[in-house]
Amino acid sequence: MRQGEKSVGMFFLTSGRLRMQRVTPDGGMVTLHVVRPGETFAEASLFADSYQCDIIAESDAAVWLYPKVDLTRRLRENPDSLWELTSGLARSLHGMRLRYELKQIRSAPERVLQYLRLRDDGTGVYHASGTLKEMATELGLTHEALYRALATLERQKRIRRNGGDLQIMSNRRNDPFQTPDSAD
Amino acid sequence: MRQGEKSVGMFFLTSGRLRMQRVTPDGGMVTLHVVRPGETFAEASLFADSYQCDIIAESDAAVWLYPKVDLTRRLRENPDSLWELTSGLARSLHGMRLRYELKQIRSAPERVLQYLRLRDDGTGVYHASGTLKEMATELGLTHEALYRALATLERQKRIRRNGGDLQIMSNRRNDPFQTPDSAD
DNA sequence: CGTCACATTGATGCCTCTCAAAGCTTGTGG
DNA sequence: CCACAAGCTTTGAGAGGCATCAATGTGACG
Repeated sequence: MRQGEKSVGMFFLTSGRLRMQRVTPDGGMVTLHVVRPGETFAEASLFADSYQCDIIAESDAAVWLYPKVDLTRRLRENPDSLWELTSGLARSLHGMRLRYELKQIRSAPERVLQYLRLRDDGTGVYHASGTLKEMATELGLTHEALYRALATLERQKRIRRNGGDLQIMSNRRNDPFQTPDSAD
Repeated sequence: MRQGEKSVGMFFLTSGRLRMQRVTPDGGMVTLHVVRPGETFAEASLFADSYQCDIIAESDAAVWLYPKVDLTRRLRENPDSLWELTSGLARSLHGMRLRYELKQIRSAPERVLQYLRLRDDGTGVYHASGTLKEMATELGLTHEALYRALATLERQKRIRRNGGDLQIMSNRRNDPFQTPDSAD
């Protein structure tokens, strides 16, 4: 899909990887977003007439297309479906903010720990879905850095490892009544 | 606002800075998002009954509140307003993705250059709104790093500086004339 | 049993952060 | 108009940490 083309609709990526990029006025190339499986993209095409970026498949990829006219009509006619789209966007936005904030953390061990905390469902155990290498790219680290970070955290007894499972060691002292404090 | 409280609605920050954070099951603290002026936040409150995070004001701050019940009713009754909300979310999501991708760039000079390219309206000139220090925080760099990056880029003749203005030097082949509108 | 991908650890270098100091700009008050 | 203060800008020196390159270990699968 090319910059300036008429927008045909919204997409959902089922497999592969896409790169959304833009050619800037000075001739440079800017990557706007890397799409990963399970993501919808080009939502803005519903509100604009043309795409403002190129989309390149970095590997064989499969997508669902929601044709603009159909989707628009459906959304207009059926408020519930629009409500659902909105809720999905809000969720995506929230997820994006989480990832952004995670990336603000420079220290690899800290970043990994926060990542695990975000996924903590209360059990404190995180079963790595997929390989650690994938987790590394998700975290924006090289796999070596991730391995070292995990080793460091384990050495500091802040996590425990068991095969593919990662368990956060509670840093809550024996006082179950802990007041969150704001100071920074 | 505290974790688990009943959600009262969506907000818009007019001034100040807020930090959204969550206490994780193990007692740790995770920053989910830092809200800056001009941003809406807690959009998810429209779809959930309670907040899943604390919101702390890091300075005196002023917000608009869109009460949940009012807003929900209005959105239900008036599809156009819902459509507008949706479009705003899509825009926010896009902006977030841009910032995320920018942060993927480790090299300070490269990141600065991409930042300028993103704001290039065709003229190639970017007038720094506010101070360079602000631009630095927006870029996720220390101000020293930004100054050095700018100096480096200027030394490499990739940008030109003129007071508060920054101009991207075209990296298209040797155009003696800078044609803002270059067609290939 | 060989191959391939993941996992792990070591050594090195570069780059950004940090701390520090000096120049520069702006506004305020005497 | 000048003096002073406060904040932005710029450059320097040093340190720490992640990326990179490299080598070895480990597990799955044919």
